[in-house]
Amino acid sequence: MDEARRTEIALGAILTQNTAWTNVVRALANLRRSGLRRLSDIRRASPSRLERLVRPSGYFRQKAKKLRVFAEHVLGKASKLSEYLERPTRILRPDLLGVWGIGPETADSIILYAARRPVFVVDAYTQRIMSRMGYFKEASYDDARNFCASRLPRRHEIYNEFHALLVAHAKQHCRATPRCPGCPLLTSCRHGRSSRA
DNA sequence: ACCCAGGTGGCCC
DNA sequence: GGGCCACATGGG
Repeated sequence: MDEARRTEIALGAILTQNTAWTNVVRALANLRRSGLRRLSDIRRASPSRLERLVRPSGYFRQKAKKLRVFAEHVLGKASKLSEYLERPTRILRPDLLGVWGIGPETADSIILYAARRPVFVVDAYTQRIMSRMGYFKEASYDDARNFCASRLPRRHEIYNEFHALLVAHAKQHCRATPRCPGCPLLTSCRHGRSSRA
């Protein structure tokens, strides 16, 4: 995987925080069109320019800052992203978690998708599906992560596909049965809550 | 006119 | 350690 692709994946992981992917695509396209393809470009761009380019992905002031902080952090430790990602996962993960704007899901997404290491990514869909299907209830991020990781072959391709299947299943179910009262997976499902008329 | 989207940091107790 | 809130655009 080339440097540009890795960079786009890492930036996308940050930009997609609590945001629909279609909006992230616009922001990435803006960055690409404007020639900001490497972390060194991100680091050099003015804050207002960065904000304008990532605006379609929402939380644009926060995210512009997150991209800059990330770029500065990585380039402070390596000459380029690929080199930074070569470090062992046990070093890489805590290091990423220490960066402002990068939480557990974003860190794990970067490690799984950009570095291609077997680190299981837990997201809102994973938590919702697994807990509603009774595998665990309200587990912490790390508990849910360990639960899944310990039951799958330790390979990044497997983690990647499993995660994709969870997301696809959740979305498919939402489209297929909107507002189904007994739906165990549905986002808009409000078990035990009073529904507004 | 709502509700939602593959989170995170800050603050509070 | 958990609960609540701000952050913001685009689509249904």
